[in-house]
Order: sequence, then C-alpha cells, then structure tokens
Amino acid sequence: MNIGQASAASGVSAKMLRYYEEIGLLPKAARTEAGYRVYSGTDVNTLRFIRRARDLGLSIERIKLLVGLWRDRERSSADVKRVAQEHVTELDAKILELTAMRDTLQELADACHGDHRPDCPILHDLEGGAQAKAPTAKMTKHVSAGGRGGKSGAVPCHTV
Amino acid sequence: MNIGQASAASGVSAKMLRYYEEIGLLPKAARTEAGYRVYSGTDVNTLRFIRRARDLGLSIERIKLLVGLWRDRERSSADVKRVAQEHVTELDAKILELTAMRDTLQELADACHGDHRPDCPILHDLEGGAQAKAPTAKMTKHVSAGGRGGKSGAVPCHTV
DNA sequence: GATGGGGCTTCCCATAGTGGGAAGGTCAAG
DNA sequence: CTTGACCTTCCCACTATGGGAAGCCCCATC
Repeated sequence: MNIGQASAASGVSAKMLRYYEEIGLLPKAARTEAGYRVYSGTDVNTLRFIRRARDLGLSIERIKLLVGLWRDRERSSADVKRVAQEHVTELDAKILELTAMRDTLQELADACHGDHRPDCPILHDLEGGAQAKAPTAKMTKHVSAGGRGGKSGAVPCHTV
Repeated sequence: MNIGQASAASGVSAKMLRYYEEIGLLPKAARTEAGYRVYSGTDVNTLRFIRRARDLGLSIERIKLLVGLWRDRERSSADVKRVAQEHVTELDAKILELTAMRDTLQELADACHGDHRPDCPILHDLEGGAQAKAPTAKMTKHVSAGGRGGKSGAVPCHTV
C-alpha cells in the first residue's frame, strides 16, 4: 500500500504520516526499491487509532503512550485510564478558561448598544476595567466562570 | 521609560513588546541615542489594553482592530460589538468541541476498570469504536456536548 | 577612572501540529 | 515515449510566546 492509499484508508494525511514517522510516533515504514513508503493493513489500524485519538484532542505524546499500551498485552487498564483522565483534567481546565472568557466578553457585548455612537463598555473595560472597576459591590475579577458556555439561555448568573 | 519599566507597568513582557512592534500592533517606539526603546504613559495604557484583550483570548488581529477603534473617536460601538461577538462565537465553538471530547473521554474512562487487567474500553474505542460501536441502543455519536466541564459544584447535568 | 552588574539590543531557535509548495524521481497508461 | 498522477525530500508559514547568546550601554561603587 502506498502512502496515498494508507492516507485515504486511515483518514490521516500523507503529510502527517511522514511527520509521525519522523517524530517516532510511527516506526520507519518499509520502502520499495524506488524509495516509496509501504504500508500494511496493520499499519492502517494503527493510523486509525491515532486519528481517533487526535480527534479526542490527545497530544502526540499521550498518543505515543497509548499506542505503546495498546500494543502491550501485559498492560494494566489503570495505566490507560490514567492517561485518559489526565487529558480530561486538562480539557476541563481549558474549558473553564474559555468559558470565563466567553462569559466576560458576552456580558460586555450585551451591555454595548451596538449603534452608531462611540460609547462602548467593551472598550471601557479593556482600557482599564480590570483594575478600576467596582460597579455594584466588592466583586472583583469578573471572570465569572460559572456559566457553561452553551447557548441554553437561562440563569445568566453574571455578577455584573 | 525603558522597555523593562513599560513591561513591568503593563504586564506585557519585554519580548512581547518588541514582537508587537515588529508585527505592527504597536507603532515603532522612539529610541534614545543608544538605541534603547522609549515608552510613555500613553503607551503603557495601550499596552494594558492589549494585555487585557489577550487575557480575554482575542487574537492579535482582532486586537489590532479594537485598538484602532479605541483610538478612533468617530467609531461606532456596533463595530466594536461585532468584533467581540465574533470572538464569542469562536469561543463557543471551541468550548463545544472541547466539551464533546471531554464527555466522550470521560465516558470511556468511567467504563474502564482501571485495574491490573488489560481489558480497556478506552483502547477498544480508539481501535475502531467510532465506527463499530453500538453498545446500548441507537446512541451514536457519543459526543454528548451537554455537560459544561466546570467544577462549580451543583447540577451535574451530565447526559451520560 | 576602572570595574562590575544589570539592562538593553538583535538574532536564532523551539514550541504543536498542520498545510502549502517547489524541485525532482517513478510508475502506469496510452 | 509522453503525459499525468503519485512519490520523495526540503523549506516555509501559521499563533504567540519563551529561552538564550553575543555584544553594547548605563549607573553605582570603589
């Protein structure tokens, strides 16, 4: 199987196939006399595994670990679970961070007239809102982080 | 004011100050005879603006727009709002994506014994689960995307 | 005046993955 | 043999950010 066929069969681009080989995520592929890389059905399975893992947002490093565990019949599922759980933790942190940003920005946008006039709470916040602002009471850090990022309406919970 | 002082006063690293100048986010700073960059209090205000905008996750490109609008006394708040709203939309998309990943992975991890045995639904999913899986009923696409990833206690609301 | 330490300059490299593209070899069909 | 699709390697780009080296500058202290 050529690199193009392996790519089509796995959903991993040829470019990435070469890259993964280069960084050691994949073993060096066999070559034809002309220098073309050759792949087997087994390789395609590995590639699908990698692709799926990438789709779940796992880093190359973690995928290396998982592929190693996958191939190891003596593995403990605990090791696999730990890798997954670490990634979930990171995802949670990222989601929280993005949600805080989103909430703050949405609040500001909601408060903005959005008309022809120049006055704008968004700019007002950016130009110093973080320090000098104390609108209602003591609530500092308007990173509310409470909302869940979706669009399901209810419970604004914005402290501003 | 030297670059180090401007950095300390604004919270933007000296490295980033030079970078922002290089890419045109900041105008070329004046120089002393020795070639040192010189900053004013006004510059520091701009830098704080930029820093705050970066904290909200805005891209350099969008910050360029916002700084331009900020300086433009003829601006319409509608333009500012649009930029902010675009960013919120992107944040929402990203949050949704990450949440879907998180939920899927958490489901799999929850189903994993996490002991010394090698059997593991996580690996099972990665090795082909995306296509061949149909565990309980019709529930395809385990990207539930419903939970909100946060840790804010109450209302778990996870669909799993 | 000399010296030392810390700050400034520019320039290069690295990150994490991915895509784009050029220059050149290969393979298969016509 | 020609043509076109495919493969190879190599370089560059992206987003922002940090690290570090080599070399100049400024100020304080002796």
